[in-house]
Amino acid sequence: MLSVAFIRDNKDLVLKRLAIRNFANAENIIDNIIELDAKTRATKSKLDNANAESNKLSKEIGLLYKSGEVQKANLVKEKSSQIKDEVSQLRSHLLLDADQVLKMLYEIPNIPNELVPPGNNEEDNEIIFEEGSIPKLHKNALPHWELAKKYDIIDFELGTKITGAGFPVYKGKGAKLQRALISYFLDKNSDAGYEEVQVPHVINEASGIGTGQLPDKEGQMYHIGIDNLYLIPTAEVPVTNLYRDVLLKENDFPILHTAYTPCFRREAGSYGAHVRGLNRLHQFDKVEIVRVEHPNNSYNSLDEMVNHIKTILIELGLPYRILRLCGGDLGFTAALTYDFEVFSTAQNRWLEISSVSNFESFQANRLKLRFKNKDGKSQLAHTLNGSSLALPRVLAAILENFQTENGIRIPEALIKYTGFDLID
RNA sequence: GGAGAGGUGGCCGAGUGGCUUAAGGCGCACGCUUGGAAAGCGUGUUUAUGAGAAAUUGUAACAGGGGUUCGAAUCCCUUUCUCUCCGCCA
Repeated sequence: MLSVAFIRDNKDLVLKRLAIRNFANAENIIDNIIELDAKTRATKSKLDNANAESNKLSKEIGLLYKSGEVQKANLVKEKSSQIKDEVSQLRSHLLLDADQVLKMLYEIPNIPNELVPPGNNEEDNEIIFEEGSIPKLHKNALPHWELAKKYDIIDFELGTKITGAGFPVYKGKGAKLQRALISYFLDKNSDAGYEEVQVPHVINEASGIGTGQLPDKEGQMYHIGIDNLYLIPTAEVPVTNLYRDVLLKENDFPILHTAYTPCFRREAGSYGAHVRGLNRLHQFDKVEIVRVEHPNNSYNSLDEMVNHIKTILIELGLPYRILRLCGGDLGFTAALTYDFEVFSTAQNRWLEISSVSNFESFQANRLKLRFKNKDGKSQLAHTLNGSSLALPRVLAAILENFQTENGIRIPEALIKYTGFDLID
């Protein structure tokens, strides 16, 4: 979330940038926040004074008792009781108002970076880069859900029996290819300096709030009611939350992590060809990269992450393009996001396989993730993350783009991980 | 799941109602000392937030939340985590 002090000092900028997101009602909420915050601080000041007075009297009472002046002590006690009423009243007002401010802050999305183009939806995203050649397929080429059936490597119906739609079962070479991709991605990320971590796949409420999934967006996560825990929608949540309530030193930067986890998303809604097969699932695998950075370096890091993902896609031989998300398509917590899409030849469409974002201090503010700067003051760090990469659509693209009449070839870079070079 | 014991600063650890934001030690930083280092000595060493140009200073925080009291690290309730024993178990 944005900090109140920032909103207070940069109101015009905040409004201008939020307009790029088409964020409705911004001015109203911002004004309310500023007003209520001023009130809150005035109350706090009164409360502080009352507490100071009460502390003083309490000390007096202690001394009076010690010197045996009980009657005098009782007089002071009465006075102190009155202040106590005032304190408890001020306190409850303060808590109520502060809570209200926080609630309003939760409603405000991150302000977009100045590179973010205006726009309403995905059609307004800017294509900024494109690379790789689109293969010519034989005339009996199939979409991946047909290929999955033909070679018996992914069983969607079986998953439906076990759990429900959107929970596929990978079989044989399909399962091995998944495992190979996970290892391959993790190795590439490690080689680039990202430290591998294994994290819980279930998170508590505080973690969900830290990275912005909670409050308000709980409907997108699976909730384990009996323990009040959530299945992770992405490794971003547990990995970034490793740094919740942490005060770093400047020389701790940069912090780079990579993690493989399954991801669980309820994603209720859409049906049809666009969500067929592997295109949209309730459970899928993903290897994530996460960085915690000094604010001066975070955009540099974002570029590094983008370049890193490029090298993976080139090595896999998948044609891809990079989009800069427009204001209307930008996620709630992000300041700038680049999406990677690979071209699925058999479906004749682009599939999103990675999303790389700088959150600036938006998550850090919720996480209380700070560092001591050169002046010895604590300052919010910047967080970033990206998929490197999401498996199902990479798998779909490989199946579709590498199909031949004799079977599906395995990209060169993966063969040492799969142990086979053809699915037939 | 059952029974018991616990959670104090970067770390160890004292503290069972008032001069305790917290003894003592370790660690760390700076200074003195030294040819240099160690030891020794001295000074300093939490965070958040308000006021102030600053020195400084008010308030809050002893796992989290609530309560008793003029006053809580200390007493009560509750949540949570850790440890020990028992049970179950890959």
